[in-house]
Amino acid sequence: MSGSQIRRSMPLFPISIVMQLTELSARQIRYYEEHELIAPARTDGNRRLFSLTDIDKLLEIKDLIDQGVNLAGIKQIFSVKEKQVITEDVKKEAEKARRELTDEDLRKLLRKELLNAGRFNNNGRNSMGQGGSQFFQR
Amino acid sequence: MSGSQIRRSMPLFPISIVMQLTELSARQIRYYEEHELIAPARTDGNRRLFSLTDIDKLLEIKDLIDQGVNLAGIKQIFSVKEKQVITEDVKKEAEKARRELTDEDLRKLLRKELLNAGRFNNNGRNSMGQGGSQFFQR
DNA sequence: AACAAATGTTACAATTTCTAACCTCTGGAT
DNA sequence: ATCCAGAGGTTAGAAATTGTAACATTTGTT
Repeated sequence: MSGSQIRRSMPLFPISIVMQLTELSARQIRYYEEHELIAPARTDGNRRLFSLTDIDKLLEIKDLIDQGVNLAGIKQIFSVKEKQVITEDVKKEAEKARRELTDEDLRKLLRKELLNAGRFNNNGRNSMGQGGSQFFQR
Repeated sequence: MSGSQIRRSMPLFPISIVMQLTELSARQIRYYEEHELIAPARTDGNRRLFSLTDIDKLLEIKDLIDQGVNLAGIKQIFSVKEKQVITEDVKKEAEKARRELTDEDLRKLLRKELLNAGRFNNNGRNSMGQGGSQFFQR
C-alpha cells in the first residue's frame, strides 16, 4: 500500500511521453512547472522526469484550464484538496473503526487526529472582526 | 443552531452598506453576482439585499481576487469547499463516535456515510484509462 | 568519437482573457 | 416632482497564457 505510493511518485517519463499522455504542449508543461503546479524530477543531465502523480496533476490542470480557471486558482484548489486528502484519511479510519472497533484502532485514530490538529492555517475570517454581535455568531 | 443559520442567511443589507463592509465597488459586487458567485435577495423594488453569508462570501472573493484567482477559479473553490463541509461533517461525527462510541451513534454515522456516497461527481480520473497496469494501481 | 534526435533555456510576440472604471439611464423614495 | 442610489452596457488597460524561434546541452547510437 505504501509501496504503490512509492511507485506512483517514481520519476519515469520524459516530457515527450507526457505530451502524448496529456495532450499538452511542452511549452504548457514547462509553464506549469515554472508556476509550481508540478515539480517533476530531473535526470543528471537536467531532463525532466515525470511521475504518475505528476501526470494526474497535469490532467487535472488541463481540466481546470478548460473550465476557465487560471493558474492562481488551480494552485488554491490544489491546496484545499490537500486538506481534503487528510480529512478523507480520517474518514477512512472512521470507516475502519466502524468495522473493527478495537481499542487499538481507536487509539491510532485519536493519535492521527491530534497530529493533524492545527496543521493548516484556517483561512476562515468573519465579516464582523473580533467582538462581532452574539446575535450572528455561528 | 439551525436558528443562527437562518439569521446568517437573512437578507438585511443594501449594497451601499456592503460596499463599506467589504471595500468592494458596487460594480464589482454586481459583477460577482452576474457570474453567480453570490445570489443576494431582492426587495420588491428589485434592489439587492445581502445576508451575512453573502458578505462572508464577498470577503472570501476579495481575498482570492487579491491572490490572482479569476472568477472561474473562485467558483470551483466554492464547490470544493462545499464538499469539504460535508467531509468535515463526517469528521465531527467520527470525533463524537470516538468519545461516545455507542452503537446508536455508529449506526447514524454509517447512515450519513451512505447518504453522502456518490452525492458529488467524483472528478478523479486516471492517467491510464481503463485497464491500466496493475503495477500502478492505487 | 561523432552525429542525430530530443530537450533545456531564454526572449519576444501575439493573443486572449479579466477586471475595473466610465457612462447613461431607470426607477424608488422622500 | 425631484433627486439620487442603483442597474446595466461598453470599453480600455493590464495581465495571463501560449506560440515561436534561436541556440545550448544532453542522450543514445553507431
